[in-house]
Amino acid sequence: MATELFDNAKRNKADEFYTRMPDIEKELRYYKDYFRDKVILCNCDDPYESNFFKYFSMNFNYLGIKKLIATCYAGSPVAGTQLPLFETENSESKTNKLKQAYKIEITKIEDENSDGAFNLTDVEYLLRNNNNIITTLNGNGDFRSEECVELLKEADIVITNPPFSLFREYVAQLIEFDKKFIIIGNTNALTYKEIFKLIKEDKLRTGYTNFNVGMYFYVPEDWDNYHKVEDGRKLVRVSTSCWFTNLYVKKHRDFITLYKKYTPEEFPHYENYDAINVDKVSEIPFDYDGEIGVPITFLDKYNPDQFEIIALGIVGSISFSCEKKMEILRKGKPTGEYTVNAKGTLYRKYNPIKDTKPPAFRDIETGELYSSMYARIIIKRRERHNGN
DNA sequence: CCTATCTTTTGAGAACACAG
DNA sequence: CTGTGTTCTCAAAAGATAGG
Repeated sequence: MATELFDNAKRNKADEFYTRMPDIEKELRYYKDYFRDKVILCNCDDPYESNFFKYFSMNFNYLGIKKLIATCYAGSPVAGTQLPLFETENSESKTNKLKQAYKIEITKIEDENSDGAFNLTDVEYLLRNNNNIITTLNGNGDFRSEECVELLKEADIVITNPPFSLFREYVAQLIEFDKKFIIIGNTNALTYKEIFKLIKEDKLRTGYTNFNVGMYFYVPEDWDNYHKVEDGRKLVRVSTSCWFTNLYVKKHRDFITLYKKYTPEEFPHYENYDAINVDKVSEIPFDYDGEIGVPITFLDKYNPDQFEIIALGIVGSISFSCEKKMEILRKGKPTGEYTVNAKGTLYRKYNPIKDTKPPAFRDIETGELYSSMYARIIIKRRERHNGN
């Protein structure tokens, strides 16, 4: 059973990350107009810990939200918050686990405690004093469970930080039910076949927050490899985290300014595929009409009207035209290991003057040295538009 | 159908380079 | 030096293939 993945013992510890409020505010402010009269679902989250829930409950009236639904799975870590309504498995431990999955449904929220102001205490008041706002779920709160799918069907837009380890499945479900979404994922996910396909078809794009800003996330108390502490809580920097959405994002309608002129010297062809190599997105030549290999960071600036995405520059996505037997080098030194397709990557001739890294392969017959390229996106410039 | 062996894919990351 | 943004490692795990 797939749901077994969500059982305590089997769940990936790394799925217990919480997003910081500044990161949420920074991204979501661009979609404000979209939230009006919408049903918003924040799943895979503990509402008592989640800043997503806090953001939408606090801004419920300001944004004009129709309904806010949040779900929390059993086994969710409860870092420091006092839970008024649900007991945890072990009250002695610093990292409590929630025993019972539940959901919260808010359709109206006002100055609940009549103190003249609207803030988080009103949200808490509402939760404490209305037993129909919080209700227990029958199952463990897994986003794939029947009752959670019912909640998904009701939603207009899903906003959360899903478990990275289940990212593929999570996105597949959102697509299956044709939902709008704004979620956090790993930039490595861009190279997943299924995710890349969605980007290529312009059904998915990166969000407003710039790529690779290195978001910090709260981790459980007993987490060892943390990078800094803020307000007594451990944080981990994930340098490859970014927002994914299928909503309109302005930067993907802006044209990338191109200023470089193509020269064969500066933009060498790959040995195993008919495309030129470009190391920086800003250096894509404006006058080259063939296929171009660019770094993955391109996808954060990609405008479908300016470029066409051909494929991922890795084995399985394109066919390599050259299969030399080469020795694999490690830090430029022989290893005695061989490969015929450069471990499935694009490669070009080693340039002893410009390259700062040692070569990765050596042709066993000719002795020619080659550098392998980090995952590239193969693109092609579209026909020039008037005035472009 | 199972096991041994070879091949491909993966990363809630790691390691840089660079600006200030 | 630190903070920030970009490029890239490598070994484990999963998948594919071959042989009995």
